Amino acid sequence: MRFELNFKSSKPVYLQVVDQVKAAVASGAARPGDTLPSIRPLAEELRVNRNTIAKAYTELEHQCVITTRTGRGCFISDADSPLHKEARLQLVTEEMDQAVIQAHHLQIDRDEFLQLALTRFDAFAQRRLTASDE
Amino acid sequence: MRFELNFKSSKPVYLQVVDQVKAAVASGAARPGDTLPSIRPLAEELRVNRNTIAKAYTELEHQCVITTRTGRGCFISDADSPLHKEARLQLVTEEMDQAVIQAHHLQIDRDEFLQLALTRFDAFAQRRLTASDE
Amino acid sequence: MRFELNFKSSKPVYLQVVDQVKAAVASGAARPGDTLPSIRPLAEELRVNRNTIAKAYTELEHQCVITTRTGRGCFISDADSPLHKEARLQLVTEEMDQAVIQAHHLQIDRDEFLQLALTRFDAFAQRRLTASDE
Amino acid sequence: MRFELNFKSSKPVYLQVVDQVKAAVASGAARPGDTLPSIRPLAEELRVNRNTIAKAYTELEHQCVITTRTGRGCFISDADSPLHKEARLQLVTEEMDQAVIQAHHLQIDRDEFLQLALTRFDAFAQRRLTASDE
DNA sequence: GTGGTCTAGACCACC
DNA sequence: GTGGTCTAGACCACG
Repeated sequence: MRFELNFKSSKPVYLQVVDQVKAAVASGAARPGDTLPSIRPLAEELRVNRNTIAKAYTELEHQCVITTRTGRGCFISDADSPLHKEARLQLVTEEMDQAVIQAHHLQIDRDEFLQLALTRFDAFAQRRLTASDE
Repeated sequence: MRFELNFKSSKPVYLQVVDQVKAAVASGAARPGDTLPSIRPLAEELRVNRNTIAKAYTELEHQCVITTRTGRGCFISDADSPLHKEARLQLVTEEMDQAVIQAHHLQIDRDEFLQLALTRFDAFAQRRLTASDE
Repeated sequence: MRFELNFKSSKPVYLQVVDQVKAAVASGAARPGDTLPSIRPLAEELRVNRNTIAKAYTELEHQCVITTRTGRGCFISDADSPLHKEARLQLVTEEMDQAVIQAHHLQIDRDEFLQLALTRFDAFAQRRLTASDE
Repeated sequence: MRFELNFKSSKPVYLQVVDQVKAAVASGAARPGDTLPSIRPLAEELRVNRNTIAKAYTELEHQCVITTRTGRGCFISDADSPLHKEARLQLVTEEMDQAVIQAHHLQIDRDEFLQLALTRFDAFAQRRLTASDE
């Protein structure tokens, strides 16, 4: 699993790690049961402090993306997201609203926006399919 | 000009303001010479501290997006030219991809996702319409 | 709000703080909208590091017990627990099972156990009522 | 003797074992001279590392609850006498209060709580029965 | 070896 | 003033 950090971003490093793990899971690149890199080596590789990675992993556990077993390591959770549909839709809605705001400010019209939603969704699904063929 | 703030985002409020002004300029929705809302009323409307808006405007001036003339107000600079449609789409695409990742991670299917794109876009358009009637 | 820490307990200090805030909310001693002690003074008062309190507050926010607004402070959430009933019952079940295990090992029989559940629940409700009369 | 472990508790696994043995002794369910399960099979049954069980037994020996005779096994010491009923109820009450706090915090009402106490108690009794049939 | 907790102290962003 | 992030390094518990 490869991580790319941008230390100049306003997004905290630990959240960048969180998002990249979630993206890996979402895309199928990381599968349930897979072990994540252990904290210390990963911290060294990314040139950040151990606590920063630990914080990212804690956050991921809160979000039920991974499970950690002390002394054993951290693993991708196998359970489907335990959140109810309503709660899950709420989370996606928050992201979607960011895109909507951006679209309106940039004068992207309704048709273009829907077209974009469609193509990006499918492009991602395609990448996911490819990953699972490996 | 309408602003949409998300207080729980990791992106600081003042940067959300900066980005939304820049997006308006990039799209041509805000034109050189247009005046921005003055600090105090805007801060009140958005329920944030005046310093937060002041900081956003300072940042925008540093980036040469606006010019402030003390005692007169803040204006869009002449320098910038609206981005081509392609460049604007690229910016929205980045936001859309975040929503796509979230959707896949939360097992939202294609139809639900497109439905969401549609409803949130229209909901926002509706809110703008209502606001402009006031 | 008073905190009592036991540094010899195997329960981490930050979790003791979490539990005591939750108990205060549950009992009605802390009400929605109330502000929690700020991190630095509380850390000083309890003779622990600022990070320890910060960790406790982060955990409480994850559990939707409090909301924190950077630069303003931490507040008891006003929303009802957003968890669905099923999820909430699950959490109580985990605690109940601890009591059940203890009861079986200690040879407490069914009637005694149910009697205990009843009296402790009512005793707590009573304390809560008293608190809200203040 | 049956053990019930909760891997997500903040209480370490080895202490859960310690407490459950002590509870059995306190109630008289385990009597002086009784042999405890040997380490390897128990570790296997509970899916934990042998060291974890060994640590629990070491701790129990330090507390003079058991005596280990190398090559023969571990036995309940003669020293302890079962606690009076009142003392045992006190121990269960502590656990019950945790469940009560959780229930109030999660807005579980009186009837639901008592129902839960009943079903979990019986579910546990049932599991014990089934296990002893094996 | 693994992850978890805690400290001490720095710097930043927001109000 | 507030909370948020990050570092450096300590000690513990678990496997």
